[in-house]
Amino acid sequence: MADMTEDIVETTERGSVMGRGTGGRQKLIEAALELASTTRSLASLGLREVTRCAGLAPNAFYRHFRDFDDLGLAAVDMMSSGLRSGLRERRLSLVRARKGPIVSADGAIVPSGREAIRATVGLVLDYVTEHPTAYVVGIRELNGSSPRMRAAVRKLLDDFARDMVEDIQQMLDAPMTDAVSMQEIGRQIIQQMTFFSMEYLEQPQRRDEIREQAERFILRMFVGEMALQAMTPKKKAGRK
Amino acid sequence: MADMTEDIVETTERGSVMGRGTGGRQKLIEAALELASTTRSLASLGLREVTRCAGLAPNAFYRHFRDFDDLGLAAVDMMSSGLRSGLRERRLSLVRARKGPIVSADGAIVPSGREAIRATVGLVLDYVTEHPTAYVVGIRELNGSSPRMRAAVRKLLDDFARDMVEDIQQMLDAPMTDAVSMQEIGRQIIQQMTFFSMEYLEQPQRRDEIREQAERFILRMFVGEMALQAMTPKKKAGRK
DNA sequence: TGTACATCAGTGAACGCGCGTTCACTGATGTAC
DNA sequence: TGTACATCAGTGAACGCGCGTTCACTGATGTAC
Repeated sequence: MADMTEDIVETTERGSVMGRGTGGRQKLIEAALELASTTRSLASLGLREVTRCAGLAPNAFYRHFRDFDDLGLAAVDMMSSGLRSGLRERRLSLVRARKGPIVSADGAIVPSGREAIRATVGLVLDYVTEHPTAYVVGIRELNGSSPRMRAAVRKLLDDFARDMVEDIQQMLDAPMTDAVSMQEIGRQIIQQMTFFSMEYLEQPQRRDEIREQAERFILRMFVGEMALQAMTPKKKAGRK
Repeated sequence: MADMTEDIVETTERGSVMGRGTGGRQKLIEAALELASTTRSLASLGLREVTRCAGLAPNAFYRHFRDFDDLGLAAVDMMSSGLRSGLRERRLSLVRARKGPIVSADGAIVPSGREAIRATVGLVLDYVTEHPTAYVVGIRELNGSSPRMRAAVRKLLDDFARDMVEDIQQMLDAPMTDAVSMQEIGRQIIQQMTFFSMEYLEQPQRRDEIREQAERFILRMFVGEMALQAMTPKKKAGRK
């Protein structure tokens, strides 16, 4: 682990066009994520512990961050831009590939709709397994001790949800339901995905089962919303 | 806060049939929950910090626990019996009060079914607000650092789900869907309730809205499952 | 092009403090005879 | 019923250690003239 960290760091330093400037900051964030994901929560890390893992003198910490909250927020910022655009990019290829309803007018599931859900779930879970450190720390801090941190992670999840809903809307010929409900459903799907993601990372032998559960969950949400719309059409006009 | 803790402790000591035996242990668990809920995760607490809050000498800790994991598990045990039976008890009065379908044969929501969901959600959220400390710590440790702790909290949530499903089945004339799916839905509802609960505690001014969101979520899950059953009846026989 | 200066990431030494843990002890309660 | 002993929660003093933080310093890079 220590070796790996040093390797990454050296690459970053040589590869970077800028001077030695951002090396230390990057190193500290990576060290903190590394330690937090394998050992504990960000709040329980020690300053000396992190700087040691990053290969710096203890007081170097103060060159880059005022305190640990500061480092945490910087880490979320880093994740935010990386994860969000990464996920979006992959999903765009999905959107381009297909266009059509998930559930037809009479309430039946269109096979290609089911396929789209399957592909989306796979995409998210694959992305999670490629960036386990960031995910684990993020999910942990979601209910963690620092209010600023929680707010930042929640905002990130909400952004994910917004992205997802936007992409779904583009895939559909006609809107499935009103915008407010769609946003609500999107948030709930993303929230549930945090549970699926953790299970997926922790129990590799159950991965197929978890994938299927996630797919069923999303299907249930969409079909349920459509059915609710069908039986109480007034509600749609009522809210908004 | 300190007063409250002392009050509880004194009551326990006087009320208990046993000698002074369990007083200290109880005090330590309560102090740890108190500190963890307002300040940080259990893992980041200090031994001296907890004993100080409990009004004991630092070394008294070792009389009751080997380490912090030990204390954490004991705390979950305590919550487990208390919360589970408390919730169950309240829900039983609901079950007794009504019996009937939530969604009728043609897929429409029975008004009294909607009312049952509303009552259940209210009951859970009320219970959460009455025991915020235990809930916050539990939810925090759900994705926390200690694997044993995570397992214990997850088991607790699964027990909640099992209880809930059992109660729902009793309220229904006929099973809504097969037992496996019902269990899956139950778990997902409980998981989603952790999010609703945290929001409910943190944002008192949005409580009505959160309540309604939770109700809609559950309704969507149930209606969605019924609709899925209706369009692919083979699935029911296929799984199990 | 060279020179002087500012900036900035990083260092080593030192500080006082609170930490987890140990030890031998106390005093109350429970138990055997 | 009394006596001797075991158990057990809790204490005070002491330990060595690692912690967060400060200080004055270095040496490389960027910038102005």
